[in-house]
Amino acid sequence: MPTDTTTCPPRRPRGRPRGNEARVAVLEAAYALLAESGMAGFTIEGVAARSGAAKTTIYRWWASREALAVAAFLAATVPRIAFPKSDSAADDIRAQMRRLASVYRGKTGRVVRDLIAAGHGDSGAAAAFVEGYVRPRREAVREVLLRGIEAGEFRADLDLDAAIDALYGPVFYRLLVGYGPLSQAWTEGVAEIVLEGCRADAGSASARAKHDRKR
Amino acid sequence: MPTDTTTCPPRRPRGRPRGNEARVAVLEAAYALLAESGMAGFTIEGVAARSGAAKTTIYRWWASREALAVAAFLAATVPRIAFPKSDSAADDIRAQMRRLASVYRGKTGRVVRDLIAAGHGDSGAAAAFVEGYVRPRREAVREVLLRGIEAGEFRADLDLDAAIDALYGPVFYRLLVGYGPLSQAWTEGVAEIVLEGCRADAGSASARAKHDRKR
Amino acid sequence: MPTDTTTCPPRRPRGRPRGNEARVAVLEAAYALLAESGMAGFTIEGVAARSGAAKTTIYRWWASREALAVAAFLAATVPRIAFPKSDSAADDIRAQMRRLASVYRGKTGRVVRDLIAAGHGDSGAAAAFVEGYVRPRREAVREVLLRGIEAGEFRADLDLDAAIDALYGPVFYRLLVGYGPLSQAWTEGVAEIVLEGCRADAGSASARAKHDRKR
Amino acid sequence: MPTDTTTCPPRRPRGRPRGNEARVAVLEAAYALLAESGMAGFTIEGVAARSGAAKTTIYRWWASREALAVAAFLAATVPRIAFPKSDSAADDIRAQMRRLASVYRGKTGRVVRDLIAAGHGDSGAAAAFVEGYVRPRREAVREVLLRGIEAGEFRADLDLDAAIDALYGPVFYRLLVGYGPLSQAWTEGVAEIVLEGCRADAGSASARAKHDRKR
DNA sequence: GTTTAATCGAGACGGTACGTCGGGTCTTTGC
DNA sequence: GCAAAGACCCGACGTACCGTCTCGATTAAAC
Repeated sequence: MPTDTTTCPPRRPRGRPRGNEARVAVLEAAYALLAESGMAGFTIEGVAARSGAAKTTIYRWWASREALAVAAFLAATVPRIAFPKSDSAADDIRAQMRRLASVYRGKTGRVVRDLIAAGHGDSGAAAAFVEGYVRPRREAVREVLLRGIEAGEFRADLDLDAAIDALYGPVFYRLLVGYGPLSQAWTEGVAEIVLEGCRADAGSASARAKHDRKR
Repeated sequence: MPTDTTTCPPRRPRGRPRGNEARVAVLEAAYALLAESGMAGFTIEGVAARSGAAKTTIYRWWASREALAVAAFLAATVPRIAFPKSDSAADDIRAQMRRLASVYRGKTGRVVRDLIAAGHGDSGAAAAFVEGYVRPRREAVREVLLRGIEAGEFRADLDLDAAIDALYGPVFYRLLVGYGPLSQAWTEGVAEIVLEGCRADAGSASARAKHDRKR
Repeated sequence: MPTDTTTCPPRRPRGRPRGNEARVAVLEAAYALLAESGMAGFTIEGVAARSGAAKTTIYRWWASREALAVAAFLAATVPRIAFPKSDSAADDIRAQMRRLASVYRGKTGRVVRDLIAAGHGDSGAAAAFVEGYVRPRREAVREVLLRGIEAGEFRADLDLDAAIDALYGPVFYRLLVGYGPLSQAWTEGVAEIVLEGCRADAGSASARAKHDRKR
Repeated sequence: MPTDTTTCPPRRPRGRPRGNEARVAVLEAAYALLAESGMAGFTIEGVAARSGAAKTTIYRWWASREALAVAAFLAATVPRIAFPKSDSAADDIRAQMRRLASVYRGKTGRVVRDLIAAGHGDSGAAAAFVEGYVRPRREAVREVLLRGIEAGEFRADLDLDAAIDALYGPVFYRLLVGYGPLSQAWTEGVAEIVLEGCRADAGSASARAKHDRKR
C-alpha cells in the first residue's frame, strides 16, 4: 500500500524516488474520465493514454481499476463538508439533506453511484470509499445530532447510527435503486418523518419498542 | 356484421414459434451462475455454455447481460412477498424488516446488490428490476401502512412513499454502501425511529414542517 | 442436381409443383449480388433477403453457395460465344483473344476469377463451371484450330488441347495470379509465340521433341 | 565534428522488443494447418490455438487471414528454385516444367491454388505472394531464356514476359481451373508448341504479327 | 565519480469476453 | 408437397481491455 505513509522509518529507500508528476497526472486523468463517462468507459488503458503514464506505473501504485477510481474521486473531492449551523439542529439537517439531494441530482450523483457499485468488485476500494467519503460525512451529521440532543431538540437515548441511516439511507436508496427522483419535496417528507421520530418529546416510543422486543 | 378483419389478435405469427426449452434453460443457467459467482463471472458466454443455448439465441431475446441477469432473478423469485399480518401494523413492519435484513445477509443480498449495481449500466434492466422486484414489495408495505392508518396507529396525512423510503432505504443503504452490518439490533433501531415518526399522535411535526417550507 | 432438366420423366410429381418464380428470383438476385460485390459479400442470407425467397428454399435447390453462384452466372451468360470467322484461322484466334482479354479486364473478369476460386471449395460447382462455361469456349476454339489445320495454316499433328491451353492458359494465369495486366500488346505477344509454334511449316520441332523424349 | 545527432538509424525502438518465438510458432502452426486442410479450415482461431499465441498477437503482425497464409507459405518455401542446367536451354525448361507439374500434382499444388484464390480477397497478400513466390520463379526462367537467346537457340527479339506466360500460364490454368490433369504428356505437348514458337529460325512470325498490328 | 536500485515510458504478449455474421437445420403456417 | 418465416445451435470473426512481462532511459542516494 504505497499510498500509506503513516508508518515509515525516516530511512529514505535507495533508488529513484517516486515522482509526484506521474501520480498527479494519473489521478487527474482518472477523475476527468470518471466524470465524463462514469465507471463504464473508465479503463486503465484509457487513463494511461490520457495521462501519458504507462500502464505499468498505474498498476504499481493502485491495486485495481476500482481502487484508482476511488482514489481519483477522493483526491478531487473536498475532504470536509460545509455544514450549515443555525439555532436548530433539525433545520440544519433538513438544509443539508436538501443540498445533498441537489448535488446527487447532478453529475456527482452518477459518480458516487458508480463508485459504490464498483466497490462490490473490490473490497479494498469499497473500504477506502467508506473511510474517505462516507465516514467523514456521517461524522458531520453525528455532531449535529449530538448538538441537537444537548439542546434538547432530540431525545437523549437516540441511536445515532440508526438515525443517520434513517435520514441518509433513503437518499442513497433512491440514488442507487432509481425508484423515484431525489426531489426536494420528497427529501423534506423523509426528514419530517425521521426527525419527528427523533424528537425529545417522542413520548413512549422507546418504551413501546422495548416492550415489543420482550414478547 | 358477419366478419371483423380489422384486428386479428389471436393470430399466431409466421415461422417457427419460439421454443420454451431454450428460454427456460437460459434463465435457469443464468440464475445458477448469478447465485454462484455474482455479476462478476456472469457472462453471456458462460450462460450459453452452461445452458446449451447459442449466444445468438440469448442475444435475440435479452438486450444485455444486465437484462438477462434481472430476468433470471425475477424468474427465480416468488413474485409476491409473504407479509406477516397481526393486530399491529407497526409490528408487522418490524417483523418484515427483520426478515428482509436476514435474507439480505445471505446469498440473496449479494445478488440483489449486484443487480442494482448492474442496473446502472442498462436502464432497461434497472427499470425491469424496479417493476418486477422493488415495486411489488413497496406495494405490500404500502398496504400495511394504509392498514395502520385506518386502525389509527399512524397519522392520516402520512406521506406513504417517504415513509417506505425511510423504512427500507436504510436497509438498501447498508446493503449497497457496506457501511455497517444489517444486524437485527440495528434494524430495530431504525424501525423504532421511523415508526415513531409515523405515529398518529406525532404531534405538531407536520405543522412544523409545513411552516418551514413557507419561509 | 436440380439445374439439370434434360432427363425428366413426363410424370408430374404429387403436391405443389416447384414454382419457377422463386427459382428465377433467386438466380437473378444471386447474379446481381455476384456482379456487385463478387464472391465476398455473396451470401445465402443476402440472396434470400434480396430475392424474397427463404433460405430453406435455396438450400433445397442448390447444394452450396458456390453451386448457386455458378448457376446464377451460367444462367446470366450467353451459352455460346460469338466467334469471328475470316479467311485466316490465326487471325480469328488473335481477334478472339483480344476480345476475351478485353472482357476480362472488366467486371466479368472479376466474376470469372471469383467463380474459379470458389470452385476449389465445391468440386460440384467447379465441374458445373467447367462444363457450362469453360468447355463450350474450348470447343469453339478447337473448331477454329481444326479449320486452320484443314486450311494448311497449322500443322496436322497439332496437339489441340495443348494448343488451347497454351493460348488461353496465359490469359487465365494473369486473370488469376495477377502478375501483369491483360493488355492488348501482351495478348498479341503470347499469340505470336504460340501460333508460330502451331504453324504448318514449324519444321522439325515435333521430331526434335520426340527425339529428346527418347533420351 | 565530434558528434552527429541528426540521424540515428541503428536505434532500437522503445518498448519491449518483438519476441521471435511467437512469430515462428505462429508461422509454423499456420503452415501446418494450411498443408493439412487448405484455406478452408485455415482460421485465425485455429492458428492461435495450435501455436499457443493469442489472437491479438496474430492480428498485430499480420493484416488478414490471407496475409498470414501467404507469409507462412513463403517462410516454409525455399526462396530460390533449383533449376537444371544443361547444354540446351529448351531442355532445361522442359525439365523444369515437368518438375513443376509434378510438384503441383501433390500437396503443394493445392496450397498454391488456395493461396492464389485467397489473394483475391486481400490485395496485399496477393502482392506478397507474387513478389515472394511468383516473381523469383519467373526470374529464374527468364535467365534460362536469355541463356537460350545468347546460345542462338531462341530468336533474339523474343518477348520474354509473353514467353514465360505462354510456358507457365497453362500450368496454372490447369491447376486453378481444373479442366484437365497436369500430366507429363500434356506438359510436354505445351512445351513443344511454345518452344517451337520461340526458336531462332521461327521465320517470319514476328514480321507477320507486326504487319497485322498495323492494320 | 562510479555503482546501484528504483521509477517510468513503451509496447509485446497470452488471455477472456464481447457482440455480430453467416452457415446449415428444423419447425411451424399457409397455399 | 412446396414455399416463406423465423427459431435454433454453431463456429469464427475482429476488437477492447485485462494484467504481466521485458526492454531502454532516467534519476538520485549510497558507496
